Amino acid sequence: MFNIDRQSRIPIYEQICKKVTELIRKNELKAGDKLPGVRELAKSLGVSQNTVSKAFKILERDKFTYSLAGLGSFVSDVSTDLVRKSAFAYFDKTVKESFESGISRQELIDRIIAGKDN
Amino acid sequence: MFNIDRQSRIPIYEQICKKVTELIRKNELKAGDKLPGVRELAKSLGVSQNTVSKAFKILERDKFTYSLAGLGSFVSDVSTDLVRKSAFAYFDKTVKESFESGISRQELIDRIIAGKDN
Amino acid sequence: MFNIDRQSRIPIYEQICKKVTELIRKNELKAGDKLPGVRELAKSLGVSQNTVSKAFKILERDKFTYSLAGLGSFVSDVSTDLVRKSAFAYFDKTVKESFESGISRQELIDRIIAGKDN
Amino acid sequence: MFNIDRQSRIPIYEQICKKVTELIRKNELKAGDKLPGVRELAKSLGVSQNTVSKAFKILERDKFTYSLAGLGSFVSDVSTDLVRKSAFAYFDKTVKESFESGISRQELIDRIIAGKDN
DNA sequence: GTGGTCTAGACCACG
DNA sequence: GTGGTCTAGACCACG
Repeated sequence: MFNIDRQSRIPIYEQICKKVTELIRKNELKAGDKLPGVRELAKSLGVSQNTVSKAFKILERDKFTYSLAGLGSFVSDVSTDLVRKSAFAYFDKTVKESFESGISRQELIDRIIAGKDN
Repeated sequence: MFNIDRQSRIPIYEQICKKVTELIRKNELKAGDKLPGVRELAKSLGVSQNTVSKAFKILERDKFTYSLAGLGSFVSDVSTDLVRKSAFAYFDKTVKESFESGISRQELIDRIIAGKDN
Repeated sequence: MFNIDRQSRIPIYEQICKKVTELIRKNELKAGDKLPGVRELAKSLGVSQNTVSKAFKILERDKFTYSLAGLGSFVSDVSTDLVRKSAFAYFDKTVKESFESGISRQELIDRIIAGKDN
Repeated sequence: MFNIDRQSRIPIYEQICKKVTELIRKNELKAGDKLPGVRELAKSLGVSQNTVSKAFKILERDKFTYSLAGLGSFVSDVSTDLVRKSAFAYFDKTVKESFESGISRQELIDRIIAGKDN
């Protein structure tokens, strides 16, 4: 499904959360889709079930997924919306911090437009 | 000089780094200005000298400051530049992630302009 | 695993770094080998955990080792190479300083050959 | 006479010692030559007299200089010899460490010869 | 089990 | 005065 970086300073459970929301962003996981089982994913990633379980609980807590007893975790209807919302929130925060660094509104806009070439 | 949040999950030494770069951003600390001594700042923040010392070493390693033996730490000439550069790099990264979340260039620009009212 | 000299003016954490790279040089530690845990080594050397921790962070920063969350520090694949490279760099620097002291190329070569008997 | 690097982690007094022996190596200071006075050098370097004084005491202790009461410090007759001897000792030590890093005698010799082009 | 952070104190070298 | 090193303990997150 995806890989994790064991040498990273970012906790594995956090990497798993990020990867799942990334798949939702990229529409590779859609509302109603079933996530792999905890055992299965743990095995394929080579990590402990506890670690995957922790990631899944966070995803559920944050409403990206919901779980059905005995059936597993599923992508929620609001997940795509949540991804957009949190992306916007994160963007707003970064913009605000850029202002604090003395960067102007216009410079940021120029930066976005200039980025077209990348 | 500033406060730290003892409840935060962000390490104290990191908060100190952030606060110092913030003061540089806000031009409250200028190139050549002397930072408070390790002991002095530790006392005023109510933290251990080691913690302040760790923060100061990081600031020096990252070229925001330089130290003169027996005299203390001083804000470097390139500090303001560094602050801008790292802010731009951070902004670019956020923009890229926004694209990955399916947000368009135009939406981001609108967001920046809309933010005028904040 | 090894000993440290408490009388030395060389900081303990630096002695630990040196000893580890020495073991890598002597092939007693090979790529992929696990270093002892921080607590374990600290205990066996009779020093604080912090001191060992500091040494391990430097070794990791300098790419001699890498760490896996929850598992410990391991000798990196490039470690042997790094040891050689830094040894060569150090040698070159010494040669250059010898020239500055008015010693000739030939004298240095003679010195190396003469050293055979040591 | 020379400069010191205040931002260096090497103590100022040590830098002064090194600079003086460097001048002896380069024959810019010869046996019998008078070193500048402590006050004078301290002023020209912008450091404390104590610091210069400490350096001069070490140079005298190590026989690079001798002092005449009321007249100042002078380069000793054996200074050039000492410089050579300590350079050789330092070189031998580096060679030995290179061997410990698994570098062969021939590689070192090749290195010296190759260095001709630098 | 692993390492990361932190404290409160100490001692030291440098200037 | 300055920072650098170190201890002996603690608590925490991660796995």
